[in-house]
Amino acid sequence: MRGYHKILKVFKLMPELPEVETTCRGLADVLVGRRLLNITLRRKGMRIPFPPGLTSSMVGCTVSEITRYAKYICVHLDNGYSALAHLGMSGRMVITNSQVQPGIHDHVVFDSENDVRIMFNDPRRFGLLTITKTAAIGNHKLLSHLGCDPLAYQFTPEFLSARLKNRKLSIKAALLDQKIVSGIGNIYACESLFRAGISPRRMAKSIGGNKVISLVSSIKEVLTEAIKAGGSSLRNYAQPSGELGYFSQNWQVYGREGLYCYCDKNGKRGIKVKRILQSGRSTFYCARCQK
DNA sequence: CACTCTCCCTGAAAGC
DNA sequence: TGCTTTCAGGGAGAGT
Repeated sequence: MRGYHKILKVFKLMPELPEVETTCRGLADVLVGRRLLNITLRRKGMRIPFPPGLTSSMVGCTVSEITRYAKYICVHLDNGYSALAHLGMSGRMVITNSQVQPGIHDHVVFDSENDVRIMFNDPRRFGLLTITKTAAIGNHKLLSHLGCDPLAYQFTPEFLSARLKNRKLSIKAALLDQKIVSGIGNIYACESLFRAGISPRRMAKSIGGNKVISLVSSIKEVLTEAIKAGGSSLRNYAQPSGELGYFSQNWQVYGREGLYCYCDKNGKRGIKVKRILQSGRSTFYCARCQK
């Protein structure tokens, strides 16, 4: 049971790919077509320093589009620049209005037309904000090495199979490797492997044939379902409270260490979810369901 | 090159 | 009760 309650708290904080996608859509709703009137940096930086010219490159510009690149939020402007934001572990984009004053963890405040105020809130400051030329966005240091987005059509069993070939690391570690596939976090790696019935301990190179087909569909399904669940709470975005409305989800294994797996109804067979450490990260799995 | 470990940070919960 | 310690996570970069 140790660690279980802790992790339940982490759920509410941790932005993974679906939360980033949901955040992008929420921001797009209020920012696209709007001019940025003022940006206040309330500290020198977060995980990395804010670059010189960050605010001057954005103020006065109109937001043309907001897209997601793996777990990065890309705010494209009409002057050929794009802001890149990463939410890290505890970041949120709080949508509110100019009546609301920033608090201690609101590191950047963006004010746009129609009295919209976005506050980049991040207690742990693992997030970041920087800016780059839109035309060269894929060449940016932070993005250039990233592998395929798991929701892109290019992410196929053939693609993943090729990337896993000859690799001796665990399949769990492989799913978290940004150079292989970019955007699957710890929760969705665990949940996808559970759904695919694959043990997280298996070597990456041993996942082939039907297993890799099942894994790719499981990843896409789990992420898509989570985005859908998040979409239903989108209307919460613009509420004065600024709450993002992180969706709650019935995780099958993540955070369920020591609890009966759902394959063991009523706990009659005593099959419990296990937690192990892989590359310094918690992995949750069911030894009966996942081979 | 392939892979693992360390570090950054804070707040919640455990430990005393 | 209250102070101190532990620990989680994403991802860059160091270390093996």
